[in-house]
Amino acid sequence: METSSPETLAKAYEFSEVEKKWYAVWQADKTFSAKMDPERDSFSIVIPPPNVTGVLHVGHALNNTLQDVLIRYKRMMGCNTLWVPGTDHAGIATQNVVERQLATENKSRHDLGRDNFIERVWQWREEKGGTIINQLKHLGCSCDWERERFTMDEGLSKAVRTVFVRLFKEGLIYKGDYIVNWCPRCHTALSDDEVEHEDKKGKLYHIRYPFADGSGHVVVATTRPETMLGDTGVAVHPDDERYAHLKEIGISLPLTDRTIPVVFDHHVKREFGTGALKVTPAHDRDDYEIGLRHKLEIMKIMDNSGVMNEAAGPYAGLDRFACRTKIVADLEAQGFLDKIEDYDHAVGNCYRCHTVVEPTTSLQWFVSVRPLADKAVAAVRDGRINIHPKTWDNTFYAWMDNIRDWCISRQIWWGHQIPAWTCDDCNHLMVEEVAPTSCQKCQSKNLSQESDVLDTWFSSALWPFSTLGWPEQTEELKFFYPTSVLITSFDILFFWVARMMMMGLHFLDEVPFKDVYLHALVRDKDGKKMSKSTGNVIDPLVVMAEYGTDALRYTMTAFAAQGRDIRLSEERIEGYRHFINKIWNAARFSLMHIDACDPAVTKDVQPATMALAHRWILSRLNKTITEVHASLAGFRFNDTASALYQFIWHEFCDWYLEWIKSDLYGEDAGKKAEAQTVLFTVLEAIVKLLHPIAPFVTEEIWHFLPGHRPTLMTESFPLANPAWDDQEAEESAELIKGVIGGIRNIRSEMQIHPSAEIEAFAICPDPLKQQRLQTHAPSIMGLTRTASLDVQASGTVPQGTANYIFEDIEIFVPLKGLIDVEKEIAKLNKNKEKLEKQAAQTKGKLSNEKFLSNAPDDIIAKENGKLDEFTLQLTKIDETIVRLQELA
RNA sequence: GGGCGGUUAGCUCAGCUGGGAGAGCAUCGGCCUUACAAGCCGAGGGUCACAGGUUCGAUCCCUGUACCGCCCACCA
Repeated sequence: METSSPETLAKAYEFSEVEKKWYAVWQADKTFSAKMDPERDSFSIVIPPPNVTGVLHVGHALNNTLQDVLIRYKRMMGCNTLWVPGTDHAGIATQNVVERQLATENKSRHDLGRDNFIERVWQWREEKGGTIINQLKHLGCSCDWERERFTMDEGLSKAVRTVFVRLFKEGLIYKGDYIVNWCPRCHTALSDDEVEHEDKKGKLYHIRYPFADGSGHVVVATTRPETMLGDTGVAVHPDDERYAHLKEIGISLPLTDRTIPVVFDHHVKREFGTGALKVTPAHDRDDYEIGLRHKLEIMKIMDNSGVMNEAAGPYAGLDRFACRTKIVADLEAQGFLDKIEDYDHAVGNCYRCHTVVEPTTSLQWFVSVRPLADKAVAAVRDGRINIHPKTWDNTFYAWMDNIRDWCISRQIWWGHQIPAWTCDDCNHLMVEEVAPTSCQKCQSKNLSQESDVLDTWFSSALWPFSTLGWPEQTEELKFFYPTSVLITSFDILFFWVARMMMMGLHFLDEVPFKDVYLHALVRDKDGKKMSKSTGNVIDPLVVMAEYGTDALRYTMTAFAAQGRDIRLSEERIEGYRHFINKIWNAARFSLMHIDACDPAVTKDVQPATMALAHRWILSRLNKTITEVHASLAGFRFNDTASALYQFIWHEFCDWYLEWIKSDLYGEDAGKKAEAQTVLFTVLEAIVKLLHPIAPFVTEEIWHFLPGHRPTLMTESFPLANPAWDDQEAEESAELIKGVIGGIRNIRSEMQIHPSAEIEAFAICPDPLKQQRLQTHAPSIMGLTRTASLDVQASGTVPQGTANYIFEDIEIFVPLKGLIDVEKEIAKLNKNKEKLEKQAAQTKGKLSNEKFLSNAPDDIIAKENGKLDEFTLQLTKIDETIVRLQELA
């Protein structure tokens, strides 16, 4: 198919068509499909399933790029790789979307009824649920799409039921009337971590509660005065002498005809306010617990929508906030209001709709998490699971220590309906995987299933094994579980990651993943969270369209430094687009010269006999390969990206390609063949090394390489070859690059036109260096447009030259015209100042006895070398200054 | 109230286990040198937040301070 000749490489990389073309080919050829070859290692990742309602945002882009980098790398390393894709049914979010859709038709879900509504959600999912999956494909993700799962699909639902029933029978799931976080808008309970606390400016109301015998009053403070209607007690500290006498008297609750008791509880802080606390067990978590301890009545005063109920007496029917206003007015009017203060405090909001959450008692299902959490903690402690970066360990432990039972029931329709049935006749509760047909106790056929559904996180907690077929003992499960690594954002460490650990350890007796890599949150360039309302969102889809997918992926990888938020800026993305284009052009140039190159020959590169440029680039390539492996193993993605960037642009392009041009364009067939061979070898290695980060441009280039096979995706990833390490070549190359830098500097400073030919001289006292320079003089001349280069061990500097000092080598270029003596002297003086400073510093160290006796020998030798060099350079500078002054 | 992270060039950030401060962008000067002007060559720019301590030696380790950010928490 690739009959194209190298000449057909366009002048600039056109990503759009290339991306479409190769993704389609990869999919058609099933190169993403997992294979279970027992001879090879497995490497598996389960995707953090995006919400089915989701649209790809920059966080997804980061998360999935990193996963794809690892998957592609491991695939090329010969592993059986599996990346399981899928989406989450996202209970509340999805229900909201469909309800909004219904609202446009002036309908509510109640108009449809439960079954029809759920039908409607599935229909929505059918039509719109594939959006984010297609966007992941656009991003180049090499997921095994044949194994795409959905948390509500049949297999996963079965896993959910199995887990629920087993936990129930083990006594780890229970149903009870407890205080929960209630969203009055979503009409559902929320788990603790679905509540977001936000600091708000509020008021602290101080209310006088009269003693029942009329002998006085106590002042209590509250931020929610309407809850006083549900007060069933006042609590004070047991050791608080101020209130000891109230034990027998009681409190007459304002605006009501009730008398409530005073209880004594250690929870009360004596120093806060007056040391008296109003207790509303039905609408406050602490109060609830105080109430339990003292057997106080639980009096609910609001309904599920946050509207006051009959228990609120005359206030019934008022919204909770309207009621607050009225209560305050009434208290004021009747003289019960002591004072109102401004008060900043945290208010809990529903994480979905941001409605203020109302703590309230309600009949809910809970998981006893303590025994499960202990297993997860143990796995992290003993290293069966490694969290990266490690700094999260402590946060993880702290959270797990304080974990409370997990409220798993939600009063919505979209989700896994709880597999529990109650007998309408005898009230017997049955929890079963398969719906029972009659009551196990009284044989009645009148059974009602629990109407609540499970928290979405309940099903995603099973994701690493439910997607592999559990509870069936599938081949996949045996082969790919535990998965290799989980890559996700730290903000769902507790929502999701911890719960996967608990469930995996409990049900499979094995960790769900060996490594957890937590990446940062992507923020805007000012460090603000991206949000649609502030308009600071960088849309990855727009970025891909404008800069190309590879540029986006490279940016994400380069930014993925551990332990820090990412501030994304468009300028950086643009920079990486330039890099992708640079690669393209380097390949374009290379392919103009290596089309005749026989790949069979190039497999066995023997650098030992080759010219310096080749030995040098191969040695540098080797170091780069080593760093790529090491950094990926340590999840240092940014280091991988920068090592490749540095090598490709600043070593391969800037130096190597320029260096070998003379051979490629020259007459010497031997030299030319050698250059072609190495150029091919390095270019091939580069496209392979880059492929995990930038899959599209590399695949495209690959297909222009001689002898290429069908896809780069399954080529073997480069390994370091110790035979290519060449210290001598690296030293020589550094020397030559330094001298070239010197000559170029003179050219630039003296404003010699780049095309003008010059002559150059060098005085180099070190015999080894001198020999190297003489050997490689042609290279230096070629790269600096110098007609001649004369290297001497010593000698006098002719008049009328500009000079430059590199290490112990003095380089000078005779100038035809006059040089600007003043300018030259100024430049030298500046240089001299710097050197003197450095020399003084080094001298100081070397005259310090303690340094000499304590520092390791190699450091001392290094300092001595430095001092020699500084001294020599200073001498030369002084000589030059004198010479210039004579000239003036 | 606890816990965590940050403070390095004008901007955005690297800097792994302590041994002469780096990148990208931006800036200045010179180049359309037949891979690339999305480029090439050269240059300038930093008391590594502050104060102590450990060490022969600290951007790096320890203590404290100041700002900035995040997370957790039942002071009504």
